[in-house]
Amino acid sequence: MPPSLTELFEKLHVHFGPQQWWPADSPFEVIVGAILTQNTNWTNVEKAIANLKQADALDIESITSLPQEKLEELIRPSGFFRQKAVRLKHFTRVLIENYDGHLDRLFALDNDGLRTTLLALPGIGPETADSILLYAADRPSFVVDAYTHRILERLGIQQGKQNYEQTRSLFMRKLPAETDVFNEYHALIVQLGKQFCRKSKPRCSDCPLLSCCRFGNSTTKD
DNA sequence: GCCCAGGTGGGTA
DNA sequence: TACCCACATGGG
Repeated sequence: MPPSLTELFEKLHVHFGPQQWWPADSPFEVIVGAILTQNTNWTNVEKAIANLKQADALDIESITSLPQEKLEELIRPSGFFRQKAVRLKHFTRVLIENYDGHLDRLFALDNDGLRTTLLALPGIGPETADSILLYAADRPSFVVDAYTHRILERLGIQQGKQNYEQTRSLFMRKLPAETDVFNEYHALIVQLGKQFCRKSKPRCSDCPLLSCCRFGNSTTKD
């Protein structure tokens, strides 16, 4: 029997402890990080964020006024730097043109309105939108990522491929709609994924879910 | 050298 | 709707 989503949360929480996400100094930094981390290792994103901070450019006005090439240079370590520079600039331009340059005015929208607005922006897909909702705007919107799909399938909680909205709605239905729970849960899934649920070469021998993970039970242990 | 990482969007059948 | 591909750097 696969664990319930509540049991899974408890196991992860006991094993890894509080995660205290998102690692950022401001809601705007969360948004920048959410865009830069698309299909990219977080350590690469940290280099890009450090570059932006060192250039005193981690704010709405700077990203808007910075020449495209200069912004690309600063965020280069995060990969896909050309399209990410376009995405960052588009976001800040919309913020200035439609919300007077104030995140608070964007965040004045209700949950559905904010999600719809974010999803309409180029380069903001469901995971990035939900990350912004949850970790920048403090809304109870569950974030699904590649680790979430992989872990649910390996645990037998889901069979076959589910799309983003199906998986998100599973968590939204089964869990209390509390920001703190969603916040910790996604962070714990990433922690588990990084350590024990890589796409290949799984290191399952020390996995805290070994007893309930089909993959762990049927795979060589390093 | 090869694989992969806290995705997204455009094209094709 | 369901795949396939481009986008790019840096670590293991």
